[in-house]
Amino acid sequence: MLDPKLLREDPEAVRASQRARREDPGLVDSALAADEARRRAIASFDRLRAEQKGLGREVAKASGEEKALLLDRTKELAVLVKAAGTAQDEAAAAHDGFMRALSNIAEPGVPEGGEDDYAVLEHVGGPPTFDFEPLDHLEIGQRLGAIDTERGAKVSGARFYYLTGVGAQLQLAMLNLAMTQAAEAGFVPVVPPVLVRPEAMEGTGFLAQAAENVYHLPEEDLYLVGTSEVPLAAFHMDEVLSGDRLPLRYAGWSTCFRKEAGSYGKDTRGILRVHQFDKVEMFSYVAPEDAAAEHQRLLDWEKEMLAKVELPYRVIDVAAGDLGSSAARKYDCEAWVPTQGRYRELTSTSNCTTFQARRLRIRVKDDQGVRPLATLNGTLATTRWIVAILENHQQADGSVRVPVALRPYLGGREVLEPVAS
RNA sequence: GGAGGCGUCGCCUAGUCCGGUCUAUGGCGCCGCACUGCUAAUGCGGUUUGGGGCUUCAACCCCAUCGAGGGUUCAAAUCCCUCCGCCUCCGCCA
Repeated sequence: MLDPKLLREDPEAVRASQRARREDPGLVDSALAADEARRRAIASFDRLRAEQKGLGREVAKASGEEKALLLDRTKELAVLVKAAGTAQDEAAAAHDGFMRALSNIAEPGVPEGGEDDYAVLEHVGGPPTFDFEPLDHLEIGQRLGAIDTERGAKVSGARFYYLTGVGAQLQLAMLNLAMTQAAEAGFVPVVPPVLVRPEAMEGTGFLAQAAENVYHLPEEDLYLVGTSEVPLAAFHMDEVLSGDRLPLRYAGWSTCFRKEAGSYGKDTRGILRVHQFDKVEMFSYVAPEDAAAEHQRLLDWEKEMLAKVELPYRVIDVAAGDLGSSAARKYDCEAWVPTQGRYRELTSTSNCTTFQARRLRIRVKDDQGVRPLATLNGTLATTRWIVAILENHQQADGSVRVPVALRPYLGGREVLEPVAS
């Protein structure tokens, strides 16, 4: 949620951001009007309530005829107070509705426009050249005995899979490498719950824009998280953190669940787009003024991890219209996928500034008082990385070279060899 | 799943049975000031969070906040209902 004060003081900045995001700038005026109405309702309620309290004290002290008289007056007043209270609640709810509909302000410099309007910031490494016809990740995975999508479909349906043998080991190795890197960088390792309450889902903003991608258990009213960002952000929900604890950094390892609604027919082959995958996610709580710098650090940690698995990739600055409602800026690292001849997202890091913290009521207490802090998140490794690793490191004989940094996590293995089927 | 107990402004705690000077008690911790050669001790003051008013800022004033939300009442920490959480016992079971 945006800061109502900021909206009041600089509505033009919010309008400009709404336009850059291709969202309705008219919301700004509705929100401002609702804010004004809310404040009027509050003032009116407070005045009546003060009067009622004053009378109440007199009633307590009085007795007999005097008391009866006072009671008559206070009964009338009670009706007015009740009405004013209702008016206040309604005005606040209306205001809240508009405030929640407003997206975060895009950081200056974010490219305007939609999905295809990203800016490429840099390329790291070049696409590999093969003196043979490269296979796609599923083909390789099947030869290695690493990926089984047929049985995944048999048991659970489309977009489910089994990782078997070296596939399972490769995933564990990669996620372990990520957790180790994060822990060395000072992140607190976390294995969070993957079923969360509506509050947590709602507070992180996933019930608004991404609702159709979220699994829900109606009987318990619990949601399966699509990323550990949700439980990591909600970890400090309703807390006031002491300033000297910041920055607070957590690295969450969790399974993630996504319905992938609206992606029918897209990326149906292999494990590029699946309903369930594992991920190591970085999450930072920092002072608002440190958010942009932390965002760069998260990006650097992602690049460090990509370098360890020796993948060619590019970094893009995601356009305003593709940010999602809580991010002020988002950088994606996209790895080269040889058989697709294009770059695919492997990591995504978002600076949510104080937007998410305001919804979750997470604040910092320091010499500047009590105020919402900034939250940021970034991917460190996911199941999808296996796609890029298998394809980029494949060799003519169908084997796959193991990146040096991963070898200690795979028992020193340098090559993954095909198995007899 | 069944039965019972509990939840108070950082921590502990009084208050809840029997609604009204509760405008929430006391202690600890913390902050400020005083005293002191320094430390300790002592004394005085302050110390939830959110919102509104006023305002250059600060100070100040007002409203809400006793796990959350509803209800009863002129009036709710206190009575009633629902929910959440914690604890104890019983049952069942990976």
